[in-house]
Order: sequence, then C-alpha cells, then structure tokens
Amino acid sequence: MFRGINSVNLDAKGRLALPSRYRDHLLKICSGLLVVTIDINYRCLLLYPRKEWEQIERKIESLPSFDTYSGRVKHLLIGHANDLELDKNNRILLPQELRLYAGLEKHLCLIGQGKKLEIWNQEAWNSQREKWFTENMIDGDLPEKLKTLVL
Amino acid sequence: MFRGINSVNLDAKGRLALPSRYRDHLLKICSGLLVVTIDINYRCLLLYPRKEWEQIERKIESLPSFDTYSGRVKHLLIGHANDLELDKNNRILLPQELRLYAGLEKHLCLIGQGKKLEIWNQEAWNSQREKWFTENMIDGDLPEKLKTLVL
DNA sequence: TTTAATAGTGGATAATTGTGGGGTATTTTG
DNA sequence: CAAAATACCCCACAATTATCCACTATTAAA
Repeated sequence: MFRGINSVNLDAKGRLALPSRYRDHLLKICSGLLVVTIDINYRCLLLYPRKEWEQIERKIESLPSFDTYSGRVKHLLIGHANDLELDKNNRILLPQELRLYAGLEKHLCLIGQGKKLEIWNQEAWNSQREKWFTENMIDGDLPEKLKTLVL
Repeated sequence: MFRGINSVNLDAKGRLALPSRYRDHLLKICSGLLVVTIDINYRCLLLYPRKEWEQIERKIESLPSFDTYSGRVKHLLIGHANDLELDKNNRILLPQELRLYAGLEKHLCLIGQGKKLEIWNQEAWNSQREKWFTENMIDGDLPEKLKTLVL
C-alpha cells in the first residue's frame, strides 16, 4: 500500500528517484517493473506496479467497444501507459510525452494512493489541494457510501 | 500487448521506424509480418500483427452481407488492408494511399491499443486528445462497467 | 564528533537506435 | 518502348539512450 506525500526532484534527464522506503516493496511485488500513465481527471500521472496495472488494463479492455465514453477511456489510459523499470539507483525515467502532459518540471510531489502513486507538478498539487478546501461539498450530491463514512 | 505513446517521424520515402521495444515482440509473434488498414472512427491507421489481423478478418467476413453497415465496414476495413513487413532496420513502408487518408506528414504518433497500434498525424492526435479532455462525460450516459471502474 | 552507511545526484562511456541515402529492381506512366 | 517514379535492400553515420560508476549530501550509529 502506498500512502503519504513526498517531494522529489526530476533530474535533467527526466529521471525520478523513488523514496527508498518503497524500494524493497516494489522489488518484492513486481521486481521493479512499473507502468505509468496519465490521470484523466487531473493533469498528473499514475504509477502502478506492473501487476496491478495489468489487472486494471484487463478491466478497461473489457469495456464495451461501441460505447463512446468507454472508447475514450481506453484510448487515454492504455494509449498513455508506458512500461518502466527501476534502475540500479532506484530511479525511473519518465517519458517526455508524459512529463509534458503533467507539466512536470524539477519539483514534483509523489502522492501515495493505495495501489498507485500519483505524480504531480508540485505547484499544481498545492493549488489543487487549496481548491479542494475552498470548494464546498453539496450534500445532495454525495453518494450513499460517502454519506455514511465514519472517519 | 501494445501500450503507450511514441512520437516517430516518417522519412522522405514514407518509412516509419517502429520503437525498438516492439521489435522482439513482433518478430516473435508474427515474424515481423504486419497488416495496416484504416480506422473507421477516426482519421488514423491501424497496425496489426498479421495473425491478429487474420482473426479479425474472419470475423468481419462473417458479418451479414445484406446489412448496410456491415457491408460498409467490410468494404472499408478489408478494402484498405495492406500487408507489410519489417525491414532490417525495424521500419515499415506505409502505402501512399493510406498516408493520404490519415493525413500523415513528418510527425506521427504511435498509440498502443492492446492488440493493435494506431498511427496518427501528431497534430490530429493532440487535438483529438484535447477534445476528449474538454468534452465532459455525462453521468447518465456512462455504461455500468465504466461507472464502477476503480483506477 | 567522527565514522559509517545509505540515499540522492550527476555525468562519462558504451551500446543501441534513428535517419538518410546509394544502387538496383520493379512498376507505372506517357 | 522509354522514361519516370516508386519500392526494396543494404550500409554507414549521427543521435540518442541505457548502463555503469563516482561523487556529494544526508541520515544513522558508534
């Protein structure tokens, strides 16, 4: 399980050193094999252990072929998914295409989100977070599960 | 499985170098034998390993002959399908006919989509992608499977 | 505080890949 | 039938990328 936030730096070659606390875990569950793709809702990237991703990919592929939205999701998620591998120094190389999409420059945030890690441009993350705080939730729009959630 | 995005260039002769990461895979599953045809929904091309294509072709051929749409699909897909082969440098030569259809110039995108690769004019891909992002999905229209998809 | 260990960063080198083009064969066109 | 255009095969150089190694910074231990 990934949780917590880390700020990390991209080097000049677009490499990103993962926090070492994830290292052993990643080597164990996927031999350092990962997949990165884009998030559809925000301009950030999603980083999955390869095996986790493959399960999701299977679900995505089984979406109905002639449905407009499903086609879109398939295109975007699978179309942007890149295989990655940890190098000897615990780094991954993010494809330029994806760095551009998420506007990644030197300063990034890694956000642990259960099965995956999110990769954000640091400023983008900060302002998104502020936005979430200022936007109020409207009670009527909450799904049942959320309404009954006890923290 | 093909996944991910690559920008590639067409050279002056209309040749396209496939990303080398696909090379071994293609040699293994189809000895470098491919089929390219047009996509019906977008102005782009579809690139299949020969064996994958043959399965699809069989399905297309079995479509009911007197149905208008089936006939159209058959005409378009099979009518535009071309056999291709990887050359020694991992390149394919795209037929002019298809290059024109998809408006391919120098800068292309290769989009991995599971069993196939899509070949887009780079600008066309970018604007299609932006369009997908800006058009919001309407909740009521989403198929059940998509609504419950957990990323 | 010193030492050791680990993590993070940068860069040189080696290997691979991308690109262009020459020359011949083949097809198309006038 | 000649001439032009396209396709095909090959090689060689250029550019990029992966791999490895070394240095620095930071944390932990003695």
